[in-house]
Amino acid sequence: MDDDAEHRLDRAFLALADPVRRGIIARLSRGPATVNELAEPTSITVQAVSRHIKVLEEAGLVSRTRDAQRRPVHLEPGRLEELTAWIDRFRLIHEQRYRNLDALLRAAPERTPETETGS
Amino acid sequence: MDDDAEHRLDRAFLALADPVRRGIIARLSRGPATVNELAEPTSITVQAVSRHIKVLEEAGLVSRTRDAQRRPVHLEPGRLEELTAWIDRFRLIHEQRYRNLDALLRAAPERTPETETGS
DNA sequence: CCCTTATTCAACTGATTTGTTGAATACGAA
DNA sequence: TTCGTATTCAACAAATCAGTTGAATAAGGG
Repeated sequence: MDDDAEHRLDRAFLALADPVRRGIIARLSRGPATVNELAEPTSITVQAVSRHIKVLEEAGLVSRTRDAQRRPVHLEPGRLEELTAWIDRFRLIHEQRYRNLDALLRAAPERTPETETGS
Repeated sequence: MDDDAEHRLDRAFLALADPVRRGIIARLSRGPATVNELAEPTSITVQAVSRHIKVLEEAGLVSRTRDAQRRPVHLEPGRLEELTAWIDRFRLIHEQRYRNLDALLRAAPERTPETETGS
């Protein structure tokens, strides 16, 4: 994995490490919304929400279009998919390792401490 | 989702937002390792790695056991699974929404601007 | 007990983050 | 143009983070 991909993961995971930004992602999964619409249900200012959106945008998790003076924000599901791919890769390696270990113990149990005490 | 669950997601996503910590997760997917083993291939001090492990532990992504004076670190796949569950939930809501929208456009295309210019 | 190894804690620094307020910019309506 | 709405930029303060070095703790081996 090159530095660019690493940096992209940095920004994407960091972007999700905030409840306000995860709330924005959750809202956008139901469809596009403007900055003001996203700020309305929260207790923070519109400016703060605008900066949260900037973080999400630089992480590649959302994009913005232009509609008169509004800038609707859209979810970009591709980046979310990259994150689950990263996580699942190592989750499955780990799972496979334990499956192999389990099979090994099952096939030749006579030398393992666990089976000695268990007999 | 309660505050505890939110805070847990905060810490877990933040823990993954660092290339050193992701490297540790990748290494641990192949099996447990000690702090020194984890620090050896990196260019940072053992103390810094120890603190990274603490972050991962507080995020619930790894756990530590005791083996004489060593403290082997183990991957905890359950928390990784929670993260993919969170991401996939909204990724699939979004995907479903676009499937529905697409079906709607296909069923009644006569009033939509796109199909008017497209004909 | 003394020595070595493994690990963690404490204090400090520089960089980054998150929120605020106030000012600036972009666009459309009247 | 003038006004109003939507959004962003700039500057600031408080908090957090990631690294360092140096000291402390824990556990075995001689």
